[in-house]
Amino acid sequence: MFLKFIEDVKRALKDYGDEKFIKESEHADLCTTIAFKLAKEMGKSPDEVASEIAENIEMTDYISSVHVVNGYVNFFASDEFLNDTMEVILSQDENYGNVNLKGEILVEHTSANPDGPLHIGHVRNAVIGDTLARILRKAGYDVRTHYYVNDMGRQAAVTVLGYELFGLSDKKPDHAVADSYIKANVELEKNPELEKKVEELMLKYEQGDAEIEKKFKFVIGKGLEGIRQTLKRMNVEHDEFVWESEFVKNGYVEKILKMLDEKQKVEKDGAWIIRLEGFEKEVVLKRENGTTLYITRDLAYHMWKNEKFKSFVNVLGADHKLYAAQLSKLLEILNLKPPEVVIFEFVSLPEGKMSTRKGRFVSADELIDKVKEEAKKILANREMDEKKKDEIAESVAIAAIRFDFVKVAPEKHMFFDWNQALDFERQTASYIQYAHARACSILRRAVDSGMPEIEFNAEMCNKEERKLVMLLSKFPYWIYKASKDLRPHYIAEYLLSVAGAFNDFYRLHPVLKSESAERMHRLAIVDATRIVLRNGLELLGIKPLEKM
RNA sequence: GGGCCCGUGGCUCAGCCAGGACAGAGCGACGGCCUUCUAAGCCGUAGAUCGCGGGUUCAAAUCCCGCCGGGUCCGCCA
Repeated sequence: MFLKFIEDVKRALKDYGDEKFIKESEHADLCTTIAFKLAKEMGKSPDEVASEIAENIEMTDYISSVHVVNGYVNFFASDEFLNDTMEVILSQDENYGNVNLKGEILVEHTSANPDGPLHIGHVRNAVIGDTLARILRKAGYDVRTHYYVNDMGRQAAVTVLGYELFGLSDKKPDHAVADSYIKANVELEKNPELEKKVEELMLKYEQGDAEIEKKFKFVIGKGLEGIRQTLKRMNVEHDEFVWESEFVKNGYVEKILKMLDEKQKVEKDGAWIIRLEGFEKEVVLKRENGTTLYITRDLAYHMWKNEKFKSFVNVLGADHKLYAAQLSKLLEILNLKPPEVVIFEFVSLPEGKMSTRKGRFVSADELIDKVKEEAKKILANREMDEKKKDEIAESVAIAAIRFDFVKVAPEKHMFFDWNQALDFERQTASYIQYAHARACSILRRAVDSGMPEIEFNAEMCNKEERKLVMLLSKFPYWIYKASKDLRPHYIAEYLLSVAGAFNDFYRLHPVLKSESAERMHRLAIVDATRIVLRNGLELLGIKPLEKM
């Protein structure tokens, strides 16, 4: 709805309606700073210019008034806008937020090597990717999500070697795989002869040796099985798990090599090497022993993506930046569309960078379990059966973790700290969940008291109510922005502000105790807030609890 | 060494892309609020040379240049 208000303001400003200068403001519902820009060339003061612009404004239904202050032209939304906003929210209900963007998008995210459990760095990837997918879907896109399974290459071979040497314990499968993988790496350092064994595994797998293939599928499958359990627990959904070996089997890798060979100078003395303009580092497509590299298979995967999708997004860690640039460059050479890349910075531990290989990481499972335990402490003396408590604690824990990761801009480096992760005083997700539960509680009581009727009336709005409804009108606007910029943390910030505004309203204006018309009016606001918070939390993959 | 990212109260962050009205939150600190719709909440107080130095501009946390600090990449790894 807010997008419509922006349109109205643009129309009202006519020639001065340049979107670049129209901004949100604490002093008005919208303002334009265009007078500052024009003042100089017109040889007048910003205030004079702003006044002239204001005088020539063509009022529209959604604008109630226009004021000039210090060179700003301030716009205020009309009661009609508020009424329409509320009507849209209440009637669209679970669909509120859709901004009718069209098209198909593939989001590839997480894609962690199945050589061990997801650690908190992967969690950041999964949370950003999954939230992004949800936001894009909400915006109207037809979204598919992929997890690209690295079952080839050296890491995978070492994983299989670990299994051959040490077997798998009966731990959760991804943790069992990690144990053997870590041991195999230690073994490799001690005994470089084993390197030959790794190479042999890689070679045989790529050549399609049936016996070896069974082993790869089994071990990688085990790792993936554990990872999928964790993802499910975190509400992270993937439509497909695409195994990279598929692209060797279906001939796409062969095709990509041929195409590159035709388009580009490929050095083939031994390994296949391409030198790319603008890149210091060359790209190796094939090893001397004939096996392909990750980038070769990934190029094939992206050729496949090009065939199936109009646009695709990859969520990648910052360490993949150079890699992603080279991949895109190669795709461009082949006249294929490169992916849009969302880069997120590292999550590091006090003791440094995480490494599955070295066994230095905090696993997602451990994090969830510990946060859940903390949440249970808060619930300890509530009157509630144990099963319900467990359910709420699980949900609150997932919410806290997802929110903690999603609220930070992706380019920000994060330092993981147990004290912070377990401190519920600073868990802003539960703050939002709590506001939602409160709204639900009021509505529940309204129904119980036999007076559930709701009817919004903009004329009755006090300051806090008006502010809240204006904020609610911005939900689709933020979904639009987050979709365009591929920045999911906008939604986290937005929901925080809605919860805050709702708390202000809650404190000052009793709902159930007020008289008929006012009661119905406020109940409508509570219901609309509930809808926005619920839809918003679902975007973040957080379960909107009705009681907590 | 070169490329990219980050640097905002004691701590964690938003704001930076499209420069404008007093730099916003949360945690922590201090002082308050549960016979009133869920206190996982709310109110108040203290706390900021927006890393440093230049520049552009009527106006810079925001744009440009240089520097400093942190991270990361520069594998026939993924």
